[in-house]
Amino acid sequence: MHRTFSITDCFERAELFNGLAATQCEKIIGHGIKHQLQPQSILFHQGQKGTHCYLVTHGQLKLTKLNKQGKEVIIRYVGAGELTAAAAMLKNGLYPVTATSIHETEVIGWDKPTMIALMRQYPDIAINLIDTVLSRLDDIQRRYLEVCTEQVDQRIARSLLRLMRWAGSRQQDGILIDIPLSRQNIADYSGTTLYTVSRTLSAWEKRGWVKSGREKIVIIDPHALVSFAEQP
Amino acid sequence: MHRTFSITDCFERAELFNGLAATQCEKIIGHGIKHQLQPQSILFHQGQKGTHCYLVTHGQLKLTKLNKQGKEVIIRYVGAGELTAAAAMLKNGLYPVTATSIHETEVIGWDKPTMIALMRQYPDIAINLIDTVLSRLDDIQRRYLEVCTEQVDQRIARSLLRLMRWAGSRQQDGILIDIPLSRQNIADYSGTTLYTVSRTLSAWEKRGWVKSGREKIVIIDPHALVSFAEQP
DNA sequence: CGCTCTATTGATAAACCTCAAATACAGTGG
DNA sequence: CCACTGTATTTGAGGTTTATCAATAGAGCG
Repeated sequence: MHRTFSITDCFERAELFNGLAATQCEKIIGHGIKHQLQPQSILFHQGQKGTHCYLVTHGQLKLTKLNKQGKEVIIRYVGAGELTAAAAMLKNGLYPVTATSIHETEVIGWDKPTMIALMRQYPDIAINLIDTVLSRLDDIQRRYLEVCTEQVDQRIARSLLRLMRWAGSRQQDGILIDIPLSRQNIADYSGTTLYTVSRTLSAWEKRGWVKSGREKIVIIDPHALVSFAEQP
Repeated sequence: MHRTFSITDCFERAELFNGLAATQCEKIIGHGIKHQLQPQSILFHQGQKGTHCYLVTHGQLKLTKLNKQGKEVIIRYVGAGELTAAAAMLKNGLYPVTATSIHETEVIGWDKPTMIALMRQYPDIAINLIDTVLSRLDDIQRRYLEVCTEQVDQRIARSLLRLMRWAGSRQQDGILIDIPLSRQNIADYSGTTLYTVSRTLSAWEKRGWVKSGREKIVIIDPHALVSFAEQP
């Protein structure tokens, strides 16, 4: 049921390893440090010194950002094969977000000196790293546009579609978003409140677009959501 | 009155040239192509193939992003010494934004092959480029948090403070934001409407925090704006 | 079965947008 | 210098969206 990610998958699919051979990946992994995280534990905190970057090998992380008043948004979810904290590590700065594991999660961490040495030895790593950061930039710019210009229900639709593409798993009745996802989570990811999410999902359930339970969403009619998100 | 930026300033202040000697900068500039832009002209369009990156040497650019319904946000302003479109160029993708000049503006453009060759010759360029992209990511993530969690007037305060830090020029009566800046611009930069901006500025003017005219803002009490932006 | 956490729903209020109309301003040409 | 024109801005009224609060229902777990 949980999405896992074997080491051999890693070689094939991890964004950090594009263009590298399996033996090279093994060596690179050998220079990192494995961490096992219990569900709901924190890998790093917003504001801490960002010395490491991490590759998720099993499970998922949730990246959240808090403002001074204590309100939270979800910047991104990070799944197996994806890298996080590359920016903070490269910049020698503070982590701009907090990373929390959703279920049991395994990550490999490298500190900056190690990463720099690896980049010298395997220049593809540097390229992949830049590529990763650029994708993050593109994603958040799109979402910035959305949150500035679109209504709440359209943003919720987009959030669900994004999460579906990222963690969707085919079921007999539709596509399950295969992580525990509360109304509050969806709200934090869409820039709204859990009440509005709840009302919106109820309405969509009546129309047969989604089916939802406790921390669980199944998307029945993705096409309807797409055209709803893009309506004028 | 207009902020200009001589070639020698370039060597000292441009983010692309950190760590490089003046002679090296000259050579690098020699490999680029100068463009002169009339006010309000477009350097590149959202959706075009992103083959070049640009360093602004005089004037300013406004980067805007449009959604399918035609609503616009301002992603960023780019001033003399700053680089833009690095991400699109590196990624071989499409420009995610449109760049429009505010006044007469001069930029130097490099295409990807040239930039790659320069990075090989001067690795500092690669480092500076990454640094630039990371700064953009950090900035937009902060603003994403703000637009999700804060009220309109707080966001307007933050926008003005950001623009003040970026283009502020000391005057006898306060700090002028030294670009033509309409209520609509502020709205597009804050994720609201020109009407709300107008009302908010009127209120602040009564309190003596700002003084505003046609496309012109002078910030009289920055401290008041800061504490207003950060109130709970 | 009781406890806790999540979700639903209604009522209400606040924030903000939209539309319309009036006013102010800068530049232009007489 | 002044009238004219095209924007930019202001302001009011009204409406919509969305947040907030409160109370209830449901799900999972020991």
